Parts: sequence; structure tokens; C-alpha cells
Amino acid sequence: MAPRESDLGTAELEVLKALWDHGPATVRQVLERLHDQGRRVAYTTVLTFLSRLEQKRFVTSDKSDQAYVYRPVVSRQKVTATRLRSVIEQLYDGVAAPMVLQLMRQENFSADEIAEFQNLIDQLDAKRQRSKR
Amino acid sequence: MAPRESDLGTAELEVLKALWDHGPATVRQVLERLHDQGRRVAYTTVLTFLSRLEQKRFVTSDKSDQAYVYRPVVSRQKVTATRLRSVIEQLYDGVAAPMVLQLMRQENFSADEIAEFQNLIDQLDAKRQRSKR
DNA sequence: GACAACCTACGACGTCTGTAGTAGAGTCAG
DNA sequence: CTGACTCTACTACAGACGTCGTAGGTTGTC
Repeated sequence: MAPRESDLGTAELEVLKALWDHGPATVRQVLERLHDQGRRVAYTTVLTFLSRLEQKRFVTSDKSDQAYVYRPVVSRQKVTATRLRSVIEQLYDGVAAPMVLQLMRQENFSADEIAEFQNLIDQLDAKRQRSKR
Repeated sequence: MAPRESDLGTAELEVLKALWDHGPATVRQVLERLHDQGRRVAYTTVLTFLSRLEQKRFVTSDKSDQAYVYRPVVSRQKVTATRLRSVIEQLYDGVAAPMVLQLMRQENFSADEIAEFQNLIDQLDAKRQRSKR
């Protein structure tokens, strides 16, 4: 009974990201992508991760000519959303606002990024306005 | 070689939170706090966590009359900051802004919370203005 | 057809984490 | 003192994860 905060280890996540970022791929292709990022792992290690990811229903595989091609079945969005939720739960007792505030203070944002935040806030305000209680 | 994303398990973190939230305490007191939150664990389990936390330098202990009193030596701030950084690293390739944006969209904030964001943004803007390049 | 290259299936192992039991030392009430 | 408690030190163990190695099948090329 040691349920990971999501159920994806960091190494598994890296593999999944390789699929999100560069599309469906075989074990070998994923291996190459990882190597390109300077990540050193053995072929069979990648195989293991992909198998586990498949068991956990994060990817599916289709037999092509030579090798199985793995493809994500869960979006990056979905995974990050779940992950963030669990961080909020663990670190901030379920309340998200303090986390946003800490992030805004702690990280160093560029003017452009800040402008984006402003923009989104305006949108939220507008929406809130329309659906006024 | 499986370095945790921080180096604190979820259960260990719960124990540490008990210390942050209610001050230094003995094993038994921590146990009681956890029980109060509906968390069921054995006395020795809490002992184990506190020992591990001490090894990892998150808490220290001082011998009092009867039992050791444990006290955090790392602030909640510090831990959350590190944690957040590692999430940003893992999920967003080190770029924080997209995470903030996703949070603002994904979570449902009250008008008050949004106002706080606005406030902080104004501050950031002001600061950026003053230290204009 | 035989060898080389590649692929998958399994098994394995060390570490970390969550959880707890047991043994032995210290303490307090009679 | 002696029994009842309490506290700490150790040990243990299962499951998740990160990492691979090996064995055995498939395929492509002389």
C-alpha cells in the first residue's frame, strides 16, 4: 500500500512525455529520443516502462510490421491536472490559491508572462461577471 | 538509485505537517494529532517517520523528561518551494508560467482569490517598473 | 538455409516508502 | 522492590520504481 501520488514514476513520466512530444513510437524510437535528451537507459528499461505504462492504461500499442508502436491514450493536460491536484492536496490541504500565490512570488516571470496572467484574470473576471450570482 | 522528487514521502510529509501546524511534539503527540485527523497509524509507525525525518534533516529532537520532542528545522515554505520547483521541472520542463496558467484555468477560484492574484500581479508590475532595464 | 540484427517476454534486484512488531531500558505507583 | 507503562532501537516486510540481463522468436541478407 504505497500508492504513488499519481501513479506514474518520474522515469515513467519521461517516457510518456517522449510520446506526447514527438508522437507515437516504437521502443527503439523512444530510446533514441531519450538518448537525444542525454538520458542514458537500456533498451529493455524503456521496454519495461512502456509495458508498465500500458498496464496502467496510459498508452496502447499496435503491432506494426516490425515492432509495437506505442501511443498515449491520456493527454498531457489530464495527467498534469491530476498531478497538480494531488500536489495541492498534499501541500496546501486542498486549497489552490495559496499555491498560485507562492508560484507567482517564487518564480521569476517575464513581462510577457505576467501580461498573460493579467489576460487570463480579466477573462475570469468577465466570466464571473456574466454568470453573476 | 531512485531519488524521490523531493525526498519526502507523502506519509512522511503528513507527519512533518503535524509539526508545522501544531508545533514541536513527542511521538505520542504527533500520533494523537494524526488520529484527530482520522489518520490511523501505529505508534511505532510514527516513530519510524520521525526518525527518518531526522535522518533526512527535516526535524531535530531534544530529549525532554520522558520522551524526545521533535521540532521541524525546515520551513513549510522551503519544502513547498522545492516541491513546486520539482513539479515544474518534471511536468513543464522547467517553465513555470504554463503551470500557473493551467492552475488558474483548472481550479475554481472565488472573486476574493482572483482579487488577490490581481493584487500580486500589480505588485509585480510595479516592481518590474521600478527596476526597469 | 544460416547468421546477424532486432524484438518481446520474463525474471531479477536494490532502494525507497508505508507500516508495524518485538525486545529491552527507564519510570511511576504501590 | 515489583508490576504496569512508556519510550526507543531494531528488524522486517510488501509493493512500487528504476534498471537490466537473458532467452527465445522473427526477419532480412548472403
